[in-house]
Amino acid sequence: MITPDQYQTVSNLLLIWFEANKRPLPWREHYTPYHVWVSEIMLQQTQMERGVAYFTRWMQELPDVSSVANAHEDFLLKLWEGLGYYSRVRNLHKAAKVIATEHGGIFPEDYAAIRALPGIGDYTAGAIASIAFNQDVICVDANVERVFARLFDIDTPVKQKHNMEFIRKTVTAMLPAGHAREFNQALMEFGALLCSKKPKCHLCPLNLFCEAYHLGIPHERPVPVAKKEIKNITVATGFLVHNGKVYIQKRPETGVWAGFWELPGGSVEKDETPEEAVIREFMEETEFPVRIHDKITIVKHGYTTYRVTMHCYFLTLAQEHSPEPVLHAATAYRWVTMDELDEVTLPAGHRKLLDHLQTDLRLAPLLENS
DNA sequence: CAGTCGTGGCT
DNA sequence: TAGCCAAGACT
Repeated sequence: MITPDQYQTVSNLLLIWFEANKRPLPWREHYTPYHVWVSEIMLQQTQMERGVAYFTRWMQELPDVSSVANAHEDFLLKLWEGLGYYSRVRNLHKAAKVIATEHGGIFPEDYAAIRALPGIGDYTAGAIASIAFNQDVICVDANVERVFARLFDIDTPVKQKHNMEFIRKTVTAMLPAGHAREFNQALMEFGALLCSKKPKCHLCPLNLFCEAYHLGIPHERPVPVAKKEIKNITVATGFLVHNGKVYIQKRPETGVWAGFWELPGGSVEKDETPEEAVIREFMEETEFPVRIHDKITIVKHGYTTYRVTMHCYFLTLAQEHSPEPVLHAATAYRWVTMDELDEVTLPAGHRKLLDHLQTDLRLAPLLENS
């Protein structure tokens, strides 16, 4: 068990380890507040490698806060496409506008002002204040929680209130004044690289201080919480082609994939075939009478707590029918060319279908007559 | 405060 | 294959 008189030793070991082992990351070059902010938002619930790829592309298009504030949301969404949790990018946009209008375009340095920005909670506010501005504040993420669950052998779920209070209190006591930038990153990087899901205790500079290591149960910490049930669902969607163009519609501004363009479709109900479902869904959502021209493929993908099997069809209008839909599940619609389809933002499952279609030779004849 | 909000990779 | 993530915020 680490005692308060050992805190300084432990934090020194962490700082030394970090200096020798930190990964070279784009936002670690200059610690520009804007870079730190975008990186922290992108890395929420996201793996490092993907985050870096999106970060690099983002910065090529949007080099500073004002370019974000002035950008159209559709453009930001397109840069975020495939990364998930899209409220993050909407909040990034809102926050950039707040910085432009209320902070003169300069990223605020005051903790309360940072914390007040849309999309920034306790963790991210602490991360920006410490990493960008080197202020003596803590930031506790899942990595830090895991490290402390092991160091102090916390035998109840770490998220419990008393555990979080203990961790925050202890991190605060360990934080070496004037070195929060390095210390907070050291703690998180240590959790990510060494004290990871499968801990590398034989390489760990803190193993002699670690209660779970002494007990031989580091892999049993943190105590797992009950996981949400993953539901398998079957859906059907269709690629409705008319006069060489494809029908898409815009999702509502709330809920999953808010404001995204998509192909109509929905769940395959009990006692219903996917073919029946796609026809029914088009009728319910657009009042288009469609007929199935051909089956394209089956796409498997997942989101939040669902595993989706998506049956995909080529569709045409069932009879001579106006290409004007009656919208029941969308806020707008478009008939687009394949090139235009590449430019709109689609949910990853539909994007997967589009990628499949690029190689589908049956597509060309359908798109010819216009 | 428990539910919602994505995704591709890893084992 | 199917589960399980990976630097949370918001309601």
